[in-house]
Amino acid sequence: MAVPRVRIAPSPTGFFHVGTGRTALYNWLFARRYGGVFILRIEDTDTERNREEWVDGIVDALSWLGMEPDEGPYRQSERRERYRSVLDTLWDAGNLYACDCTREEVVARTAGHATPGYDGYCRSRGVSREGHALRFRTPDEGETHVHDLVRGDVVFRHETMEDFVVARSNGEPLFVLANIVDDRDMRITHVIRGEELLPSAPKAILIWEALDAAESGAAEGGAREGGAAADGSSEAGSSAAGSSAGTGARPLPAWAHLPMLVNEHRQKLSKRRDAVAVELYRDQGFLPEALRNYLALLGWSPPGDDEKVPLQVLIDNFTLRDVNHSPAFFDVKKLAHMNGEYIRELTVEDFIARSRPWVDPSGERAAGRWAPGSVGPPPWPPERFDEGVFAKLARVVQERVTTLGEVPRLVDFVFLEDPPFDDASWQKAISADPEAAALLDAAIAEYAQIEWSAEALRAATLRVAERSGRKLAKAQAPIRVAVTGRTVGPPLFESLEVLGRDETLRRLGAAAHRARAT
RNA sequence: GCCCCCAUCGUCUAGCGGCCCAGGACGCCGCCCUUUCAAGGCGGUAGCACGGGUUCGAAUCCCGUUGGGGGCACCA
Repeated sequence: MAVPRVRIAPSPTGFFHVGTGRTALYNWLFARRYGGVFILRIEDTDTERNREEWVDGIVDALSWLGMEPDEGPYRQSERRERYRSVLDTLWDAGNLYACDCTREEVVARTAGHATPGYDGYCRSRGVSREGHALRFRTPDEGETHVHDLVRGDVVFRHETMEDFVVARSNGEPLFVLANIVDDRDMRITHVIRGEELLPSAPKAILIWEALDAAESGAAEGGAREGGAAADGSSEAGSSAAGSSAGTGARPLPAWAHLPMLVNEHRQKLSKRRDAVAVELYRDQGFLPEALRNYLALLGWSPPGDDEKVPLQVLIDNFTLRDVNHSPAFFDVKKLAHMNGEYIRELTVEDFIARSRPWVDPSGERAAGRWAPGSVGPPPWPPERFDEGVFAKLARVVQERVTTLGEVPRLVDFVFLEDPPFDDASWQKAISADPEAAALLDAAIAEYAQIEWSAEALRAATLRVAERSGRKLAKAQAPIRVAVTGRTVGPPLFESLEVLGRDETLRRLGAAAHRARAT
């Protein structure tokens, strides 16, 4: 059996889209499952929209998600000669013709037509090739079958297919052409991509077959249904015997069009209105293993009821035939829940290490670039951060966060000079409580003479509570706000222990003073 | 408008003719635990779009309807 070769072919026009991440993951899982090769190809033929920094972004995002390419990145921009020569071949074989129609002209001419698209006006006008767009002459009748591993056979009638453009007037190849030429040259066996590309598959097949005919010199009239690989019981089996080296007919790749990822309105995820950047999730503190796990389950599921699935289990069970057909909503809430599970599963040491970008302002990452919309670096000055102090709080913080980006807010009170007072909290626990100041005084008196430990603090606070006729929970509220600024946060006594007696007393005193003053 | 895809709880899904008066997970609600908040435990809420067939039997197969979505660029 030939080695499966799959590829992910993003174009560097922005942040790394979670949909691309899911597509990459399925390609990668497929490659790992069947001992195949995972290739990264940068589709940068559109020089106007492509930027080099986005190429780095693609490589980084893939690496962050744990999917290093086995080959690549290859770049289409480096293969211009090749596309030129393929265009020559197709032109010489009569598959192409030049067209000088403007968009307006075509629209005006086809106004009342039943079938839209280009009307073939230039087919026999003999327009010269130089300086003009090149169209592929599609057959007038018959049909092209796309054998799809996830959807089965999809049939396109040739009469509904227009003569599509394969090269711009400046000679640059267009997506359909460059994409399929690369798949052919790189011996791609399985094209696994988004469903939105399904309509372009028959065009790709037509070009592929034209190339088969042109390069072998004689067009055999054999079976012309694409994707023989699709009919075997083994989805990773190679289609033809595999020994079609050199030029001439080559086995078509098998196709697999994945369901799209949609937003809450069931529309394709859009870069403009939806949070789709993998970089954003990374910067908000989602763990790559959690995002990967979540993405894997969006459109496919392994046997059993477990949803938190080890990578190896994902690999061992992945099959394209089990991929769903319908679009999936990218649900951040569910992702967050899963991320929380992954965070809690970390050892404290790992949790501390991985929280570093969000808590250490002197760290490389914290000082660097963050994706727009992400939480960014911590709010305290570098000199006030102390990893030893953070480590003491790590255990209780770890089980309270769903993303690493939430960590700073739980520990900021220790690293900030004064508590980050929250108006609503102050109002609720202190302003609205007439006994708050007295209770804070009582706490100061008790705390001043005990041994400084969470256990002793708890006992002391219990004494304060009993004397004021309150339950512990009710008594700790003013203290918590006075010291941490908020009504919610990590367990109080552990927090106070870490803060230290002097600072705790100082904050308690300041709050009591302020409570009486207002 | 034309072409194509899709259709199980609000969401992600299991189900590939009888094991299903439909299972799991997220969310939501309640209870327990509890120094706040979480986490954890227990319980609950909610679904096979509709109509025809096929079959002894349909969530599962076929047709249609309706409803969603995608594609129709000298973007990818």
